[in-house]
Amino acid sequence: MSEEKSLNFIEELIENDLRTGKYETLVTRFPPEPNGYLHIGHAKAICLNFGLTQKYGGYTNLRFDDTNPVTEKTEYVNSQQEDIKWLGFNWKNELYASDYFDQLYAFALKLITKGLAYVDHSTAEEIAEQKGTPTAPGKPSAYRNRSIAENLDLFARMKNGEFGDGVCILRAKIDLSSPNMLMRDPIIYRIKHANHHRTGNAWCIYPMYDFAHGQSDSIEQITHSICTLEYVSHRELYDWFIDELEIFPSKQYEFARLNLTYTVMSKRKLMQLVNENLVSGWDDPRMPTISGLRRRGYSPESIKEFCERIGIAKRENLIELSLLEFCIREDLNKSANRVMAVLDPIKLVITNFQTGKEEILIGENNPEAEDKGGTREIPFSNELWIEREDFMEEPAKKWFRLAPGALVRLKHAYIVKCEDFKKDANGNVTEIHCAYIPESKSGEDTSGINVKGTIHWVSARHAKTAEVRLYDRLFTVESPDSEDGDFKEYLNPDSMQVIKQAYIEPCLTQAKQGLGYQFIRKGYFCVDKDSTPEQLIFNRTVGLKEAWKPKA
RNA sequence: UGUCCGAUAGUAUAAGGGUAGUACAACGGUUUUUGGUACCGUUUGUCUUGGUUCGAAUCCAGGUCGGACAACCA
Repeated sequence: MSEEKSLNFIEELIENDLRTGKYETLVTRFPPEPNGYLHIGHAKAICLNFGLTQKYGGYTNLRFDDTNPVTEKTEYVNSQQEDIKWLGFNWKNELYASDYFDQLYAFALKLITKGLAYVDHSTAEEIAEQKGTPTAPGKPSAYRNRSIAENLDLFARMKNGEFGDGVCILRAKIDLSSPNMLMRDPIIYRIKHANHHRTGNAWCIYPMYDFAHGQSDSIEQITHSICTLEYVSHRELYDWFIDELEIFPSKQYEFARLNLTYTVMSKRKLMQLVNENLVSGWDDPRMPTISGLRRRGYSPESIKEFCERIGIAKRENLIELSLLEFCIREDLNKSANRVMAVLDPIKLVITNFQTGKEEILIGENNPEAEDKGGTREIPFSNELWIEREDFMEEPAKKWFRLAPGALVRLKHAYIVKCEDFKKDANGNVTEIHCAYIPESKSGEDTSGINVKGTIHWVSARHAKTAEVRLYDRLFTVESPDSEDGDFKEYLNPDSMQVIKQAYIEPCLTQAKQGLGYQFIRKGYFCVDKDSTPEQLIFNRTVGLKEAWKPKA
């Protein structure tokens, strides 16, 4: 009996193609347009394309689909490469659609020569008008029957810069009554006198997506060109160009793009958040970008695991954020060292522990690790910071923490009993007084006392401080895309909470960027990229799963 | 109201004519020096109507619902 994981529909296709000998080597590609930062949806496509060739052999190219000079920048090329590498994938060839501009131009000439393309001087409005509607056929342009010679001449003059932007375009001559609007003489070249991030001013005509993508696939002998569902209707055109150009028959397959709850995924919307300063940048830890997730503390493994778990299918989907959070918790639970930090401090005084005395306690770093992650020294004294929420003057039902007369264990230290507390004029608790039980020392407890609750703490005298940033979902609704009105109306005003001065264990001043830490009982945190030794900054990656909530 | 794609628990994803399974979520329990982790358990599902068949989530037909497509964007 086989325990093999079942195949998704693309894997089935590929296994079949390989088995029947249709292809000997699998070749895929990841083809981003360098006009923004990559997000978790791209990660799904990256994992798919690279994962397939890792599994079945062959290779994957990275190809930048840079056919629109006005939106593309080298900054984006660089960030996209960095993100793919960070995820742990290596491309075989680094390619650019702009590498093929000469070849693509020759393809266009071939089409013209076959009488299958013409230069159209209609305006954009006229072309839209003539296009018809899904239920009514289109009408031919006045320029549709220009001679091959005239088209050749005009197209050469387009290339030579004799016309301004928008004066004319090159269209494929296909079928004006096709039920597929894309087949109604699609535009394949337009004039743009603009500087291209790689070809500079060498060209003033640029191919449209449909006249670049399939041909680029074909040039690279991509066997399986995998894209998202919105390109389904492009497939007919994709195949038409390959047929007419008589070039390598790459095949296009489509899968459903990723949607995640409580965020947006389109580059256009993410760019809006950046441009309108609603987030701090593409790598804001609240963004669903790969760089944002990285800064938030997500590991490449957790993202790949997530992509593995969501699967590949053709049905529209909206994945719950909780699955992504599960993936990073699962990873960090095994790898993150445990430390103590107090985010909302209140003073706890141990009345029977000598003032000025210091005791060094030993704590294991990670109970989940094979070797327990080693140990560290934790200073203890008579004045500690503990979490304000760990004390209740009038304890709720099933309250395991501190309350007048209650006993609780201080993690890695002693059991204490609350004997008294002080309040200010406003009735806020300002100080808690406890007695500690010397025989209850962690690891050598002979007190015989059992307590339900264990709380974290930091010695006030030894504590260091840090800024801590707590993040929550970026939007208040599951699917901002499908709500009425502007998606920005649904931004969560409390998506970031900054704690200017939290108290942390001394060892945390040595915290390394790129490593995850668990602040015991508070969640997983990482060092922010803006952190300095003078001003430490931690980001909360994700909270711990919370199983208990006090009942009102 | 055209063409195409899709529809299985709350969310995803399997079952390829023969026991509807898995994960996350939710809920309950055991363990625990993190109300974490681990472990155990529970709840919840084949869009609809017909047909073919001994037998249908699966094949066929009609319907319903959702999505994509009419940029000189990709």
